[in-house]
Amino acid sequence: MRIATWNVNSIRQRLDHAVRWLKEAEPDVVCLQEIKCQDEAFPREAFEAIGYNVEVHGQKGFNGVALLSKLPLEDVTRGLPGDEGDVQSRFIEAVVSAKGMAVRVCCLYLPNGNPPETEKYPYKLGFMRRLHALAANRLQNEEAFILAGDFNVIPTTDDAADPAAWVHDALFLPPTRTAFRDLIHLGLTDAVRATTDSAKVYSFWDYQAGAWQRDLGIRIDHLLLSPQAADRLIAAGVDKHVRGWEKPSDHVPVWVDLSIAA
DNA sequence: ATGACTCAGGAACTGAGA
Repeated sequence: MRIATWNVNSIRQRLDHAVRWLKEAEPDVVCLQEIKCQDEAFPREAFEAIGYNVEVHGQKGFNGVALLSKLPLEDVTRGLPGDEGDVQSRFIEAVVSAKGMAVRVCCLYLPNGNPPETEKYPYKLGFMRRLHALAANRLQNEEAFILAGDFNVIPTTDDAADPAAWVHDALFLPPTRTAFRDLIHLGLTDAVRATTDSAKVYSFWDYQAGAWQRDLGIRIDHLLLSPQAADRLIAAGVDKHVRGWEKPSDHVPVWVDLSIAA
């Protein structure tokens, strides 16, 4: 079973890319972020036409997440628990099952947090605390689950081409990285890092200043596996070439293959 | 040295992104 995450930076602007990539990569489950539309504006028919079930948690103009799956999406919930006042659409999860093996797939779009001196940064750290609580709770069930999405976290200096450029940025500030480490230390596996020691594995390149052409990327899109999912990890990767397509998203798809018959 | 680009909303620009 292949499970992927991709921040598409507007699903309506990226529909052709999304369909092209789905046909090429053939993922079973896809977590989308920054769809930037309300539920009724999501182009669900285009995905249903190529065999995907669709669940959307949209928002006007900004944010928004969605799940695509060749398998039925069961037990769907929207919104990250822990803050009734959070109106931003940044979390959707569902369970997919294959041959008796169930995997809960949690699709998240973690807040950017910049500028750090504003209320945006505490909101980011609060979101990370809520995610930590969710993961700790889920781990007690000893079931396969995966946290997949745009975390807006550069975990280590190895995950940025130019780490010095990010030292004052909400994606790389010590409290951000500490919160990410605390999440990992619950017992989750960063799938890409578990399968490669290579430097220069990035998932985002800024549109500005020729960042793509100069390979000035950062790795901020992650797939974190529970122990029961990590036991089934076969491979993980980044579909970097998609960044070279015409009018691309600034993020590329990241995926894992788990040894679960789909 | 600085800015660099792309999106939504809504009709010229601003805010947001990272």
